Order: sequence, then C-alpha cells, then structure tokens
Amino acid sequence: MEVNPKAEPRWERRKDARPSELLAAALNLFVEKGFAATRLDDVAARAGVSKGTLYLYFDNKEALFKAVVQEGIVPVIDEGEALVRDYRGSAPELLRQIARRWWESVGATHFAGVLKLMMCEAQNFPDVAQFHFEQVVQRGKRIFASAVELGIRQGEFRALPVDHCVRLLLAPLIMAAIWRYSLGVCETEELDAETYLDTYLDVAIAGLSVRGA
Amino acid sequence: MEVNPKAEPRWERRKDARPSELLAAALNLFVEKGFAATRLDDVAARAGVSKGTLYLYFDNKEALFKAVVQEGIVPVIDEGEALVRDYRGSAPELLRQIARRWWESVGATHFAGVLKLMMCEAQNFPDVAQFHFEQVVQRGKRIFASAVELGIRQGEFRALPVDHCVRLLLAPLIMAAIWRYSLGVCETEELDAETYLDTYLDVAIAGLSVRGA
DNA sequence: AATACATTACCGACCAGTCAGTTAATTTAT
DNA sequence: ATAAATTAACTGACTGGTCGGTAATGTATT
Repeated sequence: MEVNPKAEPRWERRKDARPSELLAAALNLFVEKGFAATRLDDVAARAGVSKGTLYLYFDNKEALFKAVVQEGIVPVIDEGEALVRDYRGSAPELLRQIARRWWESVGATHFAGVLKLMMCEAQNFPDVAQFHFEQVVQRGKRIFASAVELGIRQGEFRALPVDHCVRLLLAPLIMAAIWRYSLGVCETEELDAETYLDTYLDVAIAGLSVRGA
Repeated sequence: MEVNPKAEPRWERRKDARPSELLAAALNLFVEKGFAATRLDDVAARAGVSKGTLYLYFDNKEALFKAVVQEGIVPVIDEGEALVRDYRGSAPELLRQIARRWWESVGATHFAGVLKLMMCEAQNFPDVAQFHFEQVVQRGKRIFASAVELGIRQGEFRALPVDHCVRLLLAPLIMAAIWRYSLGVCETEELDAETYLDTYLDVAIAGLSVRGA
C-alpha cells in the first residue's frame, strides 16, 4: 500500500486543547442524558478523540463529572460578590442588576445545564454536591441576602425573614433556567426571557417593598 | 432436610398488594438515585420480593417508570380544578387556598419526588414527559392562571402577563418541593415550610396587587 | 391435582476502565 | 539538510463486572 506524502495526518497531538474539548463534550452529554446514561465512548467521539485519550486527562468518569461541575460557575459567583461589595444605591436597583447579570451569565447560557445536572445527580455524588453547595449555592444565597438586607436597612423593603425572601427570589430564576433542560422541551414556544425578567423584577420588588412607598 | 410443619410459609401469594408495594419501592429508589442508577434487584428487595416477581406485574423497567410517574398526581390536579371551579371570593384568598392545598398534597409528600424525577428524566423519556406535561404541568398552570385572571378581573391584581405570573407563582413552590430531594441534602437544618409559605403568600400577593389596595 | 404466584439460576448486552501497540512530533546524530 | 532514534500523544481491541431480562423450577392456595 502506497503512502500519499501529502496525506493529512490521521490525528494531531494537541495536549492543551484536549481537556477543554473533552469537558465541553462531557457537559453537553451529561446535561442531555444525565450522568449514568452518558457513555464515555460518546464523550470521546464528540471531542474528536478516542476513549483511551480521555483517560490520559481524567482519572475516571466521576472525575470528569466533577471537573464539568466545578469549571466555570465559580467565577460567576466571584463576579456577583464583587458587584454587591462595591454597590452604593437603592436595593431594588441592586436586585435588578444582580438578577440581570445572573441571567446573562448563567440562566441564558449552558451553565444552566450544569445547575440542572447537579440538582439531578446530587444524591449520587455527595462530595461533588457538597462542594457545589458551599461554593455556589451558599455564596449565591449570600449575594441575594445582601441585597435584601440592604433594602431592609434602608427602609425600602419590609422586615421579612431574609432566608425565605432569598429562596423566593432565587426560585423563579433557577426554575426558568433549568426548565429549558427538562419539561421545557415539551413546550411549543420558548419563554420570552426579556419580559419574564421584567415581570419577575416588578412583582418581586413590589412584593418586598414597604407599602405606599 | 426436615420440614417443620409449623414453619411460616416461605412466601405468600398477594397478587393485589404487590403492584402498589413495588411502585412504592420503585418511587423511592428512582427519586433517590435516578432511573438509570436504580437496580431492579433493589426495587424488588425493597418490596420484599424477588426480581422475577417484578416481571409478573411490569413488562420492563421503563413500564415501571411510567407507572410510577403516572400514578397519584393526576387526582391532585382534579381536586385543584374543582376548587377553582366552585370558588367565589377574593383572588388572594383563592391563591392562598390553592397554594396551601398543593403543598399539603404534593409539596410535603413523596409526590414531590415524582416531580423531581420527571424533571431529571424528561429528556430520556419524551413520551412520559409529554404525558406529564399535558396532564400535570399544563393543567396545574391553568389552575394558577384562573386565580390570577380572577384577580385582574376583580380589580385586585395588576394587569400583568398572566403566563409569567403563573411561572413566578409556581417556581417557589416547586423549588421548595424538589430541593429536599437534591441539593437540600447538604443543608444542616430543614426548611420551616409553615413560615416559608406565609412569606411566599405575603410577598406574592403584595407583588401582584394593585398599589394602595 | 391443578393453577398461579413466586424464586433461583442463568444469559447476554453493555460499558467503564486497561494496555499493548501505532503514529505524530521532537531531538539527536550524521 | 537529512535521516535515524527517541519521546509522548493517541488508538482501539480487549476484559471483567454489572444489570436488565428470561427460563426452569418450586411452593402456596383452591
């Protein structure tokens, strides 16, 4: 069999590009099918690589899962904390900024899929869940809590139980985000995120505010 | 090996009790571990039976899953529709009754687990998801929509986009319900559902109401 | 004795994880 | 420059364990 001197190489060595490509492929498949139903052959194939290669970069399936979950979301939380720390102004406006920022960088992106994934698989991976809970959930709740507390302090919001308010504020955002990846597939028309956010902020702020303000 | 004449029978024939016991066991395990990670040997064991018996009552794993999802929730929706149909009074009060009823019969019970399960597995079971979407989600949304529309008609609520309001109203309830089965396991103390519901209704109704009412 | 409910032992498909071998890229020798 | 030697990224066939599903067998009930 002759060898074509101008033939493309069958594959290339791209040591530094592989991990992120594998993570992207894994993210999509995990989000689509869940952890157990995702085959590593498929992950490798989607990343344009063989399964053996996958094991050069990740110890095993669970390690891949952890990497997927941990990558990308934490920086978003960092940003949110900075926003709150430096903020001076009204609490409603802070709430608007936090919510819009969160939607842009998580809700509307494929990181929403990670959230859904984590909620589905939490019971099967207690230590990944613990990490995510501490580094994302608790810090995320703290960000919203700061805004609510600011509003109460400044006399804009009523003195309601802060933790409950935080849950009330987060729920419509998180639900809208993960809905796309679950029963939302049954819906014919997609949610108009823009006006949904407007209504959300309108109702939430009116609900928290002192009456007659 | 001798036979003890007074020995307990090694098993009993309980044709009509088995299906519901198997469904209960399957529900718990599916909710806990997800569909793929749940073994039928475990389901059978938890129902006090062997795996072969399971196949006397259900064709296969997917049929078992469908049965788990479809059983039990639809009646709750029926109830809710009846409540709305016969209601005469203020919209806020209707909302309170719907929310409280929902929490009692779904949010606080193991049916919340079905919701979580369905959200997690929707992508893997399009036809089950479709059924659940039509028979539970859409009808459930309709119930809340009726309350919101009533409020707008009676001049109690502002004329906001109804579909978005329904999502805003449902999200805190559903999130609280499914949270217990996902990342809620990381929390040290459980949510006080009573005061949470109070705060929820307070904020939601204040948020929807016309100002100065 | 006959029936139907239940168990046990088994099969085979599937897939995570391994490893001996292949090939691209790099370095050293000519 | 060119080729040979070396390195390391990558492949894909293989293995061992798991689990959904079935068949052969056993036992409670009528």
